[in-house]
Amino acid sequence: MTKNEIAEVLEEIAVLLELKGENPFKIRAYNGGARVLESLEQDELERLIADEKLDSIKGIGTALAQKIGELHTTGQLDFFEKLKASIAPGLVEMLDVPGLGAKKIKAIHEKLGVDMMAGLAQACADGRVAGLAGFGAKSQEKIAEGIRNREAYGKRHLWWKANEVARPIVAGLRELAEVERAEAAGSLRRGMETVGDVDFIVGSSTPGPVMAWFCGLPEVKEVTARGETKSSVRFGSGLQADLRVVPPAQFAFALHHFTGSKDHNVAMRQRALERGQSLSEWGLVPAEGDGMAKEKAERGESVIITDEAELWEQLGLAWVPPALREGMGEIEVAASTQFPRFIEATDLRGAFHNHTTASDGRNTLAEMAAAASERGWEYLGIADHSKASFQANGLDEERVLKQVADIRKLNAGGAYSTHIFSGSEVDILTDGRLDFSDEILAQLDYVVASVHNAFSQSEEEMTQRIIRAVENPHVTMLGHPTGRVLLRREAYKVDLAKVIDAAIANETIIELNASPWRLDLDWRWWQKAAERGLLCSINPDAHECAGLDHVAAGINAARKGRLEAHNVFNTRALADVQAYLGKR
DNA sequence: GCCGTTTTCGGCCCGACTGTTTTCAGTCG
Repeated sequence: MTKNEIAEVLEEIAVLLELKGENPFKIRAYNGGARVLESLEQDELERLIADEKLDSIKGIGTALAQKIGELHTTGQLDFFEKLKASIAPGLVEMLDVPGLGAKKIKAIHEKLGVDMMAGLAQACADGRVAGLAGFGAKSQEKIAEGIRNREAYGKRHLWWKANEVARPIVAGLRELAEVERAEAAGSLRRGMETVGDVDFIVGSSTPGPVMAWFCGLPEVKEVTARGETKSSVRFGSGLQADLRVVPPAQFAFALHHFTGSKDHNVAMRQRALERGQSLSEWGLVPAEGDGMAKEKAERGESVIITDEAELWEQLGLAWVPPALREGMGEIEVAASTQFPRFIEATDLRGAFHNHTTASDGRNTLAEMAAAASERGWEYLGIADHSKASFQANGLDEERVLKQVADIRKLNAGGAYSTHIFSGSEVDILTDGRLDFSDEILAQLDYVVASVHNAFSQSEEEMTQRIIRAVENPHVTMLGHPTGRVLLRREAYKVDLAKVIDAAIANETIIELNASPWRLDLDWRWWQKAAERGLLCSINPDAHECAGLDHVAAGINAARKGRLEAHNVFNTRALADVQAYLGKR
C-alpha cells in the first residue's frame, strides 16, 4: 500500500474507534499518524520501514509502526478488518448528520437498534428518538432535518466560489461603525481548494449590531445558531458561515485560532505549553495559576499583541503564512528557521495554457491578447485543443498551422504589449502517442500534453501512457496530471511519483492547473517535487478572458506547496522564456 | 496510542453553543 492509502486506513480506524466510544486521545493518535504519513515521501516511508526506524518519527510509536508496516507489506490489517466487522457501516454515515456525534449515534444504535440512515429517519418520524435520555423534541427535529438536508448542504464548496461570497461580506463588515477589524479565517484564508464553511472574525466592543447585520444579510437563508458572540447562518447556495465577534484586544488571537487547522492549533498550543504558557482564542497566558485561559485573559494576564505576527514572536517561532497552517510540520520548521519568500501573484509575468474560440474558448485570440495586456503580462500562451478532443472543437493540423500564422501576424502588428506564444493542448492518445506528429509539434512555440479520454485505464496503462508523452522532446509541459475535477470527478488512476520522476529526468514542466475546479497537480506534491528539480507552470486553463484571473487560485495552491518564484516557469521574463523554448 | 531535562505512568488544547438539564454532556471547530 502507498502512504496515502495507509493514511486513509488510519483515518478510517479513528472514525470507527470514535463510534466504539474509545479514548479520544487514542483516536487523535491515529489521526496524527495519518498526518505524519501524508508529510512523508513514499520512498522515505519505505526506507524507514526497511530500517525499522518508523517509530523514531514523532507521532508514531510502536503500535502504529507495526500497523503501518503490516499495511505496507500485506495491504491488509487484521485489527482493521475486525474493527470494521464489529460496526454497522450505516453508523459511519450518520456522522455526516449535523449535531450527531459518536456518543449520540451509539445511544441511538444501542437503545433503538437503528443502524441505517433510513432507520434513523423513521425513528425520528415515529418520535422514538425524542424519548431517549439526553434527546428531546428539538434534537429529533434537528436530526430529521439534517438527514433531509444532507445532500443539499453537506457538501464542500470550491474555494473560488466561497471567496466570491466572502469578499463582499468582509468589506461590508469593515464598513460598520462598530467594527474595528474584520477578516475571513478558516480554510478560506488558508487557501484550501475546497472549504466546508466560512469563518468571519470581527473585532468590536459592541457585538449586537454586528450580529444583527450579519444575520440579516439578504443572502442568508437560515440562521442556525445565534449567541452573543457567535452566530451561524446558511446562505442560499448551501454554504454555511460563522461570525465571531471578539473584543478588539483579542482579535489577533481569535484570527489565528480560527485560521489554523485543528492539527495546527494543537501543535501551537503544545508549543505554548512547553514554554509555560497556555494559548487559546482569548490570549496567551501563564499556564500556572488559578483559572482557565479565558478567565486569566479576562483578568488581564494575557500577553498583549496587536497583530497576528507578534504571536509567532512570542512563541519563539518564525512567521508561518496562513497557507501553511495545516498541521503538517510547519511549527517544527518555524522553530528552527525562517521560511523563504514564497511565490506571490505579482511574481507572474504571463501564463500558458489558454483557449480561444478556435476550440472551446469564449473569447477570440485578439480579445485574450487584450485581456493579458490589461493585466500587464509580458506574454500569453495560447493552447487550444487538438483534433482528438472533437467534443471541444479541437483543431486539426491545418487549423493549428493557420493559428500559428495568425499569432505571428498579431505579434508583428504590435497592437498589444503582450507577446503571444503559439502552442497546443495536444491530446495524449490512449497509448501515449500524441495527437499531432512531431513535424507539426516542431512548428509550435510550446506544447501542453493532456489526457482527455479513456480515464478508466489501469494505473499501469495510464502511468505508461503519460510517461511516454512526458518523454517526447516536443512536449514542454504536462497538463492537469490527474484529471480530477473537484467535487465532481475523481482523478484517474496514475502513479504520480513515477510521472514526476520522468518529468524531472526529461526536463518536462508539470503544470499546476489553476482552474478552481482542478488545482492539479495537487499542492501536497509540490514542495518535495520542486526540491528534486521539477519545474512548475501555473496555468489558468482560461476559456474566457476572466478565466485568466484564475491564476490567483493557482498561487494559493503553489504557496501551500511551498513553491518559490524560481520554481515557477511563468515568473520568468519574456526573453528568458523565449530562450528556454528556443532551446528545446 | 503517544510521549517524557517533572520519563515508563498519567497526562494528553480549549472554548462556544445547544438542548437537555437544574449543573452538564455532546458536538463542533
